[in-house]
Amino acid sequence: MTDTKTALLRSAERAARTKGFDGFSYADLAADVGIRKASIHHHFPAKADLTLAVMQRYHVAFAETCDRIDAAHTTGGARLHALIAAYRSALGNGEMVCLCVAFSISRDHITTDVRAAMGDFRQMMLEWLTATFTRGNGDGTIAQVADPAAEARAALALLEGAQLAARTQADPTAFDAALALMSSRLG
Amino acid sequence: MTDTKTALLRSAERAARTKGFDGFSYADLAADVGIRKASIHHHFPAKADLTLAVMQRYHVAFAETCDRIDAAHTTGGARLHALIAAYRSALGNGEMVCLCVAFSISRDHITTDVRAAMGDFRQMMLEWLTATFTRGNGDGTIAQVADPAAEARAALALLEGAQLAARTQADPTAFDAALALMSSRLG
DNA sequence: GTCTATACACAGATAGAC
DNA sequence: GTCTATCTGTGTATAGAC
Repeated sequence: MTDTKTALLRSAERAARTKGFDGFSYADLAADVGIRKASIHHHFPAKADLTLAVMQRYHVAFAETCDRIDAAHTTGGARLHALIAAYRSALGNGEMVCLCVAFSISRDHITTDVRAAMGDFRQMMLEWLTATFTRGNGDGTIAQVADPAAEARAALALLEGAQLAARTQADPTAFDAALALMSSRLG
Repeated sequence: MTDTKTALLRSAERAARTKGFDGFSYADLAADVGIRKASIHHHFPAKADLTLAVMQRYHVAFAETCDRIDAAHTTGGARLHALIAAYRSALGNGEMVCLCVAFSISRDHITTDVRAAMGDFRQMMLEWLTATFTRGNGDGTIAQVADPAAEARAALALLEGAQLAARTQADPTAFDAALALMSSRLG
């Protein structure tokens, strides 16, 4: 993979998370990366190819983030706290959201491949969250866990909704405000 | 307001909530309503005018929904349950989201007026939710309420995030799954 | 109030030179 | 691998007839 290809993926991810799938063009990427837009087609023949590659790269990167969290923290509470921090830092200054959130709005304009990749990503997150709530319930570091799978579904919706709130208000502290109750349950 | 204008507003709202602000065009509306796209400019000179009108109409309609809920239910728990049902039914078959959610992704492409209207809408919802959690805490119909304002912020994020989940999976029951924990707190 | 016709910008994409 | 040049479709918006 050449530097140009990586630069394109990075630029496309940022653009998608800032402006949505429909909100960025090859012209934007070309200006950002410093090549002509025709050259992008050499690396990604169609925008659908680029979009799928961005999603896959994002999935791998986030899986690594989860692995790093698991390696760095042992209790469920500490792991969940670290995940919340990861979503928080992904906000930037309140202008970005998770790739899944950005794509779900443009759902009808993206290909089946990308939709499937979005489903895979969410499934991975739900499984990680379920395991983390189960662990936090066992070690007593997450309060009031009755149903870990239900907690996981609610937590993912809360994390994504909090990102939306921060973006809508262009204020990352709106994320913190939405997560305050959840955070207060972590020991 | 003529029938055509109302039809345009209705069509535009549905399109925005289904495909996002960047995802529908005057051509789409024209085909849906049954006039030519040039005729739309007679009612809404620019797309920004149409978008603002859709947002304002939505705000008024949702405020009326909240009023109807307050008139029909006395306890905090029953009112919150009714609001959850309202968000649930707004999903359609999993293809639509709340207008705020749909617009927040396209935030950089919409005008200042519309952004301000989005902020007004969210503020109204937060105030209604805070009052409802306060009431539910007082009458004992919502369990474990420590901070009504914090509950309101978390609940709004959860509702919006649950809509995203349902849309991503094209399955309205994903909304129910994300709200299950919250619903179990209502007496 | 709606139409046809059109202007203008920009989208994604391709051909072919270098 | 990148470029210039170009194609085709579509977007918003306008002019002027009916």
